[in-house]
Amino acid sequence: MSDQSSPTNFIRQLVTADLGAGRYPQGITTRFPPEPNGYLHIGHAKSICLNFGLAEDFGGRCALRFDDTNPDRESPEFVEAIKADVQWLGFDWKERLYHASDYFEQLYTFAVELIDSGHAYVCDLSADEVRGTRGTLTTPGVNSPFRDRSCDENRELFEKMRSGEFPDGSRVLRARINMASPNLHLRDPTLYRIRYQTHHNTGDNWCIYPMYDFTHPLSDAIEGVTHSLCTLEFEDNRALYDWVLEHVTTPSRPYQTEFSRLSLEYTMVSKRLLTILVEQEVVGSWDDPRMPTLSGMRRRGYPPEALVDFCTRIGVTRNQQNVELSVLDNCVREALDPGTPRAFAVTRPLKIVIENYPEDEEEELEALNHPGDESLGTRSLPFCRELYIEHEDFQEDPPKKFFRLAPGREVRLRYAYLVTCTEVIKDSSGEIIEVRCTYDPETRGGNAPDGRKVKGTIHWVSARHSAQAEVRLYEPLFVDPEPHVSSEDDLKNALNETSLTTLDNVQVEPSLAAAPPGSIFQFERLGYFCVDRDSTDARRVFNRTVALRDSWAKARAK
RNA sequence: UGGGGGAUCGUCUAGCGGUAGGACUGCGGACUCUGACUCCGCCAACCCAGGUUCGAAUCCUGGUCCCCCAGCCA
Repeated sequence: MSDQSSPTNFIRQLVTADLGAGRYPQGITTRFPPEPNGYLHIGHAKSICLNFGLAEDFGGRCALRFDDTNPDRESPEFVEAIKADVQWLGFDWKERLYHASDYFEQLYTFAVELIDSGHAYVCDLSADEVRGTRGTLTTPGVNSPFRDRSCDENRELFEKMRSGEFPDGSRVLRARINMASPNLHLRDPTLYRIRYQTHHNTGDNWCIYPMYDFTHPLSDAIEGVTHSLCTLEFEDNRALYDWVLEHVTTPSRPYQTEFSRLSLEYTMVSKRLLTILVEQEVVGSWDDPRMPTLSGMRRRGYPPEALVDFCTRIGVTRNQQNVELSVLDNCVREALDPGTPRAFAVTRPLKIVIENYPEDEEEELEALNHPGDESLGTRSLPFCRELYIEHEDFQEDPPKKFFRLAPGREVRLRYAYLVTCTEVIKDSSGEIIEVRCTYDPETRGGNAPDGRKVKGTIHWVSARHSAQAEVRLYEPLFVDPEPHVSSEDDLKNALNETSLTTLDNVQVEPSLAAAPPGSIFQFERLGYFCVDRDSTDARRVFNRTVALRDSWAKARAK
């Protein structure tokens, strides 16, 4: 019934119906309208995929528009980061790169139109007074004493607001709607405020700035947006969106449709909280691989296709959407598995010595870069008498169904030889520090000529040739699947103290020593790892993008 | 106790008066030189109560629970 390649949702159905009814002979237009006051996160990815995806699939257009009407918190740094993130996800706004601030002059004219038709007035009430007269959820507000100023007076006052004759915050332009409306957004909402603040795009040209509810519908109309998609918390704003468009002469008539915002288990995307994480140095930066930002995910090694796939899978509805982390993990693994080269890395090294392998001998063994895809070729792995294996792959007293190395057991060193454990060496405290083995020279490459089978295959590196590296393992930033953080005090309790684990004695195969930042590998039997920009020539740093599924770990936990 | 929304397997989602399907998770198995990948199987849902209808997740009525709104933020 549902076809994964062509997902449907209520917005696609709406667009299909609109197009079918011939409402948009020129095709549809959508837009992704971020405010450049922070970095994009996984929630934005959903909106980006929806808006750009719709335009792509229905032969329409999608713009990137910065909703930059609040100079207090916006900056060019964010503008650039947002552009980079959208491109990284794989979307192209072509020539449609817009700023709401480019419309300031036009918006001013629209405001004057509202004043002239008696639908807007200049109000001298202070912010506190406006709040005090707005009423409550259950009681109506009261009219401003300035509500009935003449059009001429309003017009003159508004011009003076613009020309800088009034101090910061002293007056606002308000829509004249209904102070008794049950919808709070319709109780004479503020349209313009006075703010002496340099704007990242318009500089000091303006000291009055339009509010979102005024700017957004008009920007949409100016750009010919047909479907203005936003999240559910703007549902009540729609009445105002429509009111503005109905009371101003606009070049087109867009319609707003809301969908639910994404909430992902163990993550939090509130800009305020993310900013605190960065400022208090809970994380290293906005692109810390633990951050739910697109830049964090990029640095972590998530391929953009995985995020697009994720957005497709979670769908678009008006339900409260609380998505499990496993869905994202699965998308990342699925995107990475087909083309990612394999390599060997030993994260917690245990030395093994092959007693019957000559001290001075070394050889090269051939390994597949991808067992499922010959086109990725092969590489050679140096082999000698001393190797490292994963500490976890040896147990002196193994439990049932442990297939790896143990005293007297034979296992396969992948792509190398079958080895049998002969002796365990411990230090004075009883810690296992070395394992002795013998190898079967007849099993070069990993197969026994006599056909005997071994149940376990483990990875390894040559102790003489391996390079030391650092590995960073990541877990969610929060302990609770639905983190509730309202104060900075909450934050301390909510944080997962083991969100970052650094392993600094990781031994990697030689081919990894010069891997460029950003490149990604599957460390066999461990997971996908991405070379971090913190790498130096002497030492690579690998971020664990996502672990492999581990059914042994699961079984063992029971 | 105003207004606006939403309730389908554990989670996400399909359904649009005619056998409740898919994905992720979980469980079991096959395969395996990655305990990976892949493949197969299993568990698992219509918020409640009435009503309309031959037939209701879908339509109607009444409840219940959850979310959003009182910025000169977006």
